[in-house]
Amino acid sequence: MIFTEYLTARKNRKTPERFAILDMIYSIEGHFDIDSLYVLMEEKANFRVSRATLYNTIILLMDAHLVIKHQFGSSSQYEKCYDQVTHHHMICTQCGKVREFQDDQLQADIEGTKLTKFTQTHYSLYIYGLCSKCARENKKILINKKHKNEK
Amino acid sequence: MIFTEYLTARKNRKTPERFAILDMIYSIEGHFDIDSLYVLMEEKANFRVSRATLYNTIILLMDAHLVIKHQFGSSSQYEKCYDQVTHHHMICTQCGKVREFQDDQLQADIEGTKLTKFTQTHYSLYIYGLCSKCARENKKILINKKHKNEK
DNA sequence: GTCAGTGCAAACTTTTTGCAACTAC
DNA sequence: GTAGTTGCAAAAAGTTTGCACTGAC
Repeated sequence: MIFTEYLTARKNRKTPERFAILDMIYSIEGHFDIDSLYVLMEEKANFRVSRATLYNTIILLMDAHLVIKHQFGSSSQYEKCYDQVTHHHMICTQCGKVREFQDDQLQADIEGTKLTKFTQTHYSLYIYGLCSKCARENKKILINKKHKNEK
Repeated sequence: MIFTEYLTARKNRKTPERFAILDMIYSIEGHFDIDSLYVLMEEKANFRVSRATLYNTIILLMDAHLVIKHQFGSSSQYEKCYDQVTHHHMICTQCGKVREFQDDQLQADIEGTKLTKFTQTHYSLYIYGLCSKCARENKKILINKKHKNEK
């Protein structure tokens, strides 16, 4: 297992906490933040760890390329990334909802970009805009305003 | 001026603070965070504003598409974006340094992506990896370790 | 047995909020 | 005059840190 090898190589200890956290993370689909991971660990895995340990472990997992970090919204969001299909993110600037999508061509374009003096390991693409729901609501508000002004 | 029109359209007030902040931001090349903006406002523009006002105004400016927000590192980074050339970001995962680059083809590829139920307004591309300096240092450390082990 | 790793609480940083005072309209 | 804005200070939210204790090796 990659994490075991990683810990051995770095002469880090293989604590039960670390493996329990890794297991929990890999059972989660999609994004999560430290707080929801903390709650999940306790409720689903029945394993109490401190938040400090979660932060520590997450850093190791990012280093081992097993987890990636996103920073939309106020708190950092994390996501498993080993053996996952690369995806891109659409973020609604109004309601904050994040949707993922795949696009092999786009992925190839980005990964194929030649960079000087830089070795690419991974990337994040965030596309901002309005989801259909918010776009619809904006239109409604606009119409209401117009009516008001016309009175 | 766009900001004036924007404020008028939203029936917001045209306060001196707002214009002083906008001017300051447009005199800054590259990224800045709220704290350095706060210091700059006082030192360069000789204009005291509270942090709360900076946060409030930045939100307006983002809404007006005059400023965009990035979230690498611990504090949010902002950047003017009107009439600017779109660029992408290379972020070194070791030293945290951010470098910008341009790539018209890549930009066209991303902006041309067809999205369902989503209206794209702008995007951010962050490419993570190692800058040449950190890559060189890593190699050195590796060689040193090898020497030690061979002793 | 040793020292990396953990839990806890306190500290710290960044951002948000409530409220009184101010001012653009 | 009256809301929308501002400044201030307090609070909230997220993350880091110091220290004593624990347990992997």
